Amino acid sequence: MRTRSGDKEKSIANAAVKVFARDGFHGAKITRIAEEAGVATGSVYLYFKNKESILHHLFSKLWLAMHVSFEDLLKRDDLSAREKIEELFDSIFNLFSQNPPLALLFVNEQHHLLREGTGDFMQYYVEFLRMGEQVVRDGIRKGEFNASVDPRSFTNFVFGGIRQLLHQWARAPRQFPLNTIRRDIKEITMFGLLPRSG
Amino acid sequence: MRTRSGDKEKSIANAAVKVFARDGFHGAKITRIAEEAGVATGSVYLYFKNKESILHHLFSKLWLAMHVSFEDLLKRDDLSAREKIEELFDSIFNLFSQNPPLALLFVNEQHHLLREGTGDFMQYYVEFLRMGEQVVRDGIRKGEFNASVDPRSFTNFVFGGIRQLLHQWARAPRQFPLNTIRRDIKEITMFGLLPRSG
DNA sequence: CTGAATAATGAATCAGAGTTCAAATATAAT
DNA sequence: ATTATATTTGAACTCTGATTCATTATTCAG
Repeated sequence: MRTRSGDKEKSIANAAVKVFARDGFHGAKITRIAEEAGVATGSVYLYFKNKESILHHLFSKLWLAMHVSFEDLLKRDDLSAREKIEELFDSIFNLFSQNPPLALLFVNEQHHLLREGTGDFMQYYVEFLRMGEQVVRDGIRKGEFNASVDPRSFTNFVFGGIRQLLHQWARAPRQFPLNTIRRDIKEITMFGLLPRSG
Repeated sequence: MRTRSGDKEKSIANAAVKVFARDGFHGAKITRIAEEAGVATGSVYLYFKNKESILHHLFSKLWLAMHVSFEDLLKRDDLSAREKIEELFDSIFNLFSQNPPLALLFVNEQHHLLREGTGDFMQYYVEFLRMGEQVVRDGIRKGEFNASVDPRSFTNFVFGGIRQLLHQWARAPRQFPLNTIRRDIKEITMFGLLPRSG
């Protein structure tokens, strides 16, 4: 016998995040990922079926985590609609705050997966958007939100906006501090561009 | 002598938009682009240096058009800050409204170009964001906009939001009609999620 | 009509990177 | 220690698709 030493799967996954983020999925070379992970090229194929399945694995993990924290938040009834939305924003940022390359991966390589339309994360992604919509809809019904806002458009718009700001942060954390971004997004989405009691 | 027949460069460029949009830059095959354009594979290389230069060409054209309409708008002094912002939004949508594949290209393949950081469009892109900031800043100075909004964060946020909604529209124009999106974005950015005189 | 000169073709070339696998190595049981 | 079994290695293999270029077709000048 011989037992698998260390946690090669995690090493490879972490290395892949870095390399995918830096070089993009297609620019990334398996040999480079292996090198970064401290294993031989062939070892990558003991833990993953192929290059694409590494990407799948990473996105599955990411969307699952997102899904879990969203579900937890939706259940809570101690929060106002506004608080709930703001917590949703924060929970996204929390996923990435310690890992800029993961944010770059998330922002830049998502479209590979949408193109095929398969995989668990696809389901999570759709449900994720639906959950956002639901919170907005509830807020409107309870009179806490502006009824002229379309929940679906709002959710998509905000999701896109968050991605763009995450991207800027990941490329230059000093120029775009995450806490500033968190604050700015809340101000923009809650109050909009026009002065408050105009 | 022999003169170049037809408008092969345009055919190739248009074909490339379609194929890049459908298959992604890396998934797109030169032979497929040639076929779609009705020319031989080798002919592509008479009009473009290589595959990447086709993408460059398309993005240059796109960003130049964007830049031109933005500059025109910035010059106008007959518009309020709010009108100016809303015109900026519309001018983006106008660029794509007749061409969903172009929108997909714009949304999905931009990151290839950001990665290298070269090319004219890079300059346009940076200036584009600066122009957006400027309009917001002016609006705040003139008291027409909410002074708590950070102009840079706002511009990035909105740019990302527009991209996401453009993407949804391009994938399913029936489910996301462009006119609805235009209206929704204005409502969201101007008034925000909270009721108007809360 | 004839022949330069250029445009267009598409099969052949070639490079690069994902994947495989025979050999080497490490571990655990006896 | 020895052996059996599983893990790891990395050079070699393969396949795909971008790019090239010898050949063919077309146009225009004289």
